[in-house]
Amino acid sequence: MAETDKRKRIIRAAEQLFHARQFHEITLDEVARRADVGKGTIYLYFSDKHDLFYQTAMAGFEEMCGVIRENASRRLSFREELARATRGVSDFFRLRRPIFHMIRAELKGPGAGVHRGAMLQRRRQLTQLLAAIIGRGKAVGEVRSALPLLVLAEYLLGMLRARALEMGGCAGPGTAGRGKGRGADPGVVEFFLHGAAGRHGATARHGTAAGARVTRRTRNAIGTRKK
Amino acid sequence: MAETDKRKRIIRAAEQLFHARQFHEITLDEVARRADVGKGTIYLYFSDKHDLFYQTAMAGFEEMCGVIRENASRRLSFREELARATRGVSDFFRLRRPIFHMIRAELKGPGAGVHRGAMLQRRRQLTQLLAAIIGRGKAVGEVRSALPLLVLAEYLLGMLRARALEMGGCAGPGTAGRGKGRGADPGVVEFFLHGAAGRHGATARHGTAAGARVTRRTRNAIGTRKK
Amino acid sequence: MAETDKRKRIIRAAEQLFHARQFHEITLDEVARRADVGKGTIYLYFSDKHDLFYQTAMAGFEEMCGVIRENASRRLSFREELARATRGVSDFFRLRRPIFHMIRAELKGPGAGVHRGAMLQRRRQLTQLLAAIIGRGKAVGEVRSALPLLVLAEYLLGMLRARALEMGGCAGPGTAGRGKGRGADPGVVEFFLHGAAGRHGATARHGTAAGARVTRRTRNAIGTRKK
Amino acid sequence: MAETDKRKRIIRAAEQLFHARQFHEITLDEVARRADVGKGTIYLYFSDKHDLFYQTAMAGFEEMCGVIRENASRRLSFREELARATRGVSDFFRLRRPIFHMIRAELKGPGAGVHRGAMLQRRRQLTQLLAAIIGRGKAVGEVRSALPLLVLAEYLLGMLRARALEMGGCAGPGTAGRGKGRGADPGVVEFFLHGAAGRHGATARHGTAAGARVTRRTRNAIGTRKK
DNA sequence: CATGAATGAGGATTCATTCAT
DNA sequence: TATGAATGAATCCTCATTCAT
Repeated sequence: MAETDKRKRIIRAAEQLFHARQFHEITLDEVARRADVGKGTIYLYFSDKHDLFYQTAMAGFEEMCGVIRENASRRLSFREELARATRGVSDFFRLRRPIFHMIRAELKGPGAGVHRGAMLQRRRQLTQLLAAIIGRGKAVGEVRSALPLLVLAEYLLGMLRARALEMGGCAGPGTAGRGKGRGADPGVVEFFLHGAAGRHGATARHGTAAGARVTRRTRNAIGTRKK
Repeated sequence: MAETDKRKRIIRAAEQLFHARQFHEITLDEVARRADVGKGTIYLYFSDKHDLFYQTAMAGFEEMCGVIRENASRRLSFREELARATRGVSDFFRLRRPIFHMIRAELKGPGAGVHRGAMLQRRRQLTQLLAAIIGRGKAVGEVRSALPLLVLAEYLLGMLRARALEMGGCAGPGTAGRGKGRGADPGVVEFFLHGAAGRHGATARHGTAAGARVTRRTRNAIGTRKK
Repeated sequence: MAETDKRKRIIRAAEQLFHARQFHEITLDEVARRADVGKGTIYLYFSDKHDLFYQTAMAGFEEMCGVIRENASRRLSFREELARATRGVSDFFRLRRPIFHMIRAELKGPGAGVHRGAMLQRRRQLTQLLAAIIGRGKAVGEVRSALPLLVLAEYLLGMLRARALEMGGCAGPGTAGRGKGRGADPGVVEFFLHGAAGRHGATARHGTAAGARVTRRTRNAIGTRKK
Repeated sequence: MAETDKRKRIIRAAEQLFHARQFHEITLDEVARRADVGKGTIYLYFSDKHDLFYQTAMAGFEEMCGVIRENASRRLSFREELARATRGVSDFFRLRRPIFHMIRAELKGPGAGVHRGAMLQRRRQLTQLLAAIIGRGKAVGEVRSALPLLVLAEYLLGMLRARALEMGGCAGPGTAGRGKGRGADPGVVEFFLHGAAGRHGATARHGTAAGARVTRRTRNAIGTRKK
């Protein structure tokens, strides 16, 4: 227990520090100080500075995938499942943003050679989790795009990433969605499903009516298209 | 001019090196060597290592915005303009990927304090360029989403980023689009406009027919929806 | 006894590790692991890392001196006693080589300050043991050099050291001597007694005949000498 | 020049420090301080701490071999050449003792992997230089031992090493030899040639008579031997 | 007695930056 | 202007030593 305790303290410290600075700008002295452990202690649990950040990233990532999987096990409607997964990812992007910077950074440097594979695999894991959900949407006819599921999943992730990181988590009016409030709003899901040509957003409600209207207008729009 | 030449050589070297490694993993020795310039020379044109990479990022960014603006000046249809902007951004993401990593990195570190403002402003510039294009789409009725234009622009950027960086520029089947092949495929634009619920992608061709089919199917799909 | 057992295990481990690496390149972790003892246990028997290696060296040294003394107590001919001592030292140099490196190292570093005196004394002990044997040779007329006995002893040690350490224990042809084979060959003794000008070595056998032949040839050689 | 100057200052500093302490006990900070250069400067001329000490050792070694070779080129009598080589080696062992400790140390650790080969080769070079001289002695009949030349050379080196290092350069009475006084005395050469059974040392004269007497006595001695 | 987790002083090494030429 | 040798602050990592169990 004591060991695990220190290990966790170190990981938490690393993650916290990663909020404000980058891998190379963080010293292990700082990590040790913030974790309130001796400098050498870090090397009892991690082989390396890289290893520390790698494991920190992995831990967070795994946690996020866990959240999504958890929801997948319950029998929810496609929409609901997609919304929850979306919210889960979004929360992670926002609250544990450093982890994703770590992952991105880790995938670059050559020092990541050892970890690179594992990291890519994890990322693919996430994509596949989302792809599976979208696949269900296809099965029930709510997703009709002929694009590969993985591509759709990547697009969704890209949007979530944009929402959480570029926009600082505020998607403008209409974000608040409904009750829960803390996570991703339905806007993303709606947009993901019906695109910019669909009518949704500030006034977004989901439901058959809205969906229907979207498509009708869409047809018109296409009709108007020149080239 | 000889000076400007060296300056450019240095910037190019920095950008190239940034392809494979991160800011802190690149030494000015390397930059100087690759630029075929004395190490001290760097300090004649840049006040700092940070400054060098900041200016490098800015130069690339500016170039990209230029491409988009250029197309904006010609009178093109909304679709065409969106497609071109999309392609421009996509090419940049792919071919000059390092620049975007640089920007992201630069926005983090504390050393960026001075530049931070300028960078954020540039980024906003890009978003606004895209937002303007999307705004035109709204004007002509092809965009109906109630989401703020800037949000839509961010979503689009997020998707492009995902396509270029996560998927290595290959969006899977359907990517090949038409002849040119090198840039963004219509898939993104189509997806951006009609979402996952629309039918497009692998079999996507643009033109009225394809569009019509998309919407028809979509309506059916909506009809089948349970909740 | 259990304690003494651990003490010995630790010493043995230290000696073994010293075969391949140097004092500073050996960690107490390794020693503990190899001795199958807890790291802290080392500090129950030794005050220090230096102390551990000092005591290890001493133990080996003492052992070697013991071998020589043992032979000294029996009444043997000068030649035989010299041969045995020589073999004893040689075996030690070869089989327990690390000990001698330890001693040498120990005599240098400043940390050895405390032990230095004791070590020098031990070394002198060995030299004196050999000097005593050589002294007997002088008494029986087999040694005629006017050089001090201690100097002769040092020369002999130097040669043995060279043989064991520099030449990896193989003195080239003539080494095989007789049956036992493992220890010092007569070559050294012969060389020690008659020098390079004497005929011995490859064809050396001990016994009167060989000896006689050696000297006969030697005489001739001297006759031929120019200057 | 300036470069070479710094390089030499660093090497000299390293060698000096090596007089009193061992490789691992010397910090590069010290070396830099004593050489009066910046710490980083060391890395301009040496790739490594190991490399620094390796090159330092090599430089000294090479210098010594140079001295011996120099004498070899002049046409000297065997005796004289042997005496000079002996003196050269002896001086080096005494005055630049650290170098030999460095070499020995270097030949042990696994870090020497790269240098090990080169060092062994150098050592062999020295041995062969001496072996060549002894070979000349054989040619002129002054050396009759059937031991391989390299073995004889090693023995000689062993004795010189013993004299210089163990005995602190004082071989007791008779050391002063002749005029020059500073280097090795003829005692070693005499002993090397005629062994302990020969009459030499304090009263050593070399010449036919002494040599002859030695061998005669030797024969007697052998006759007296028991076993 | 025995242990090994925890510690932090200490050292090799890197690299942005300066400055004499 | 242009250069690159020189510098030393800064950082990762090791390992002897301690001490709570």
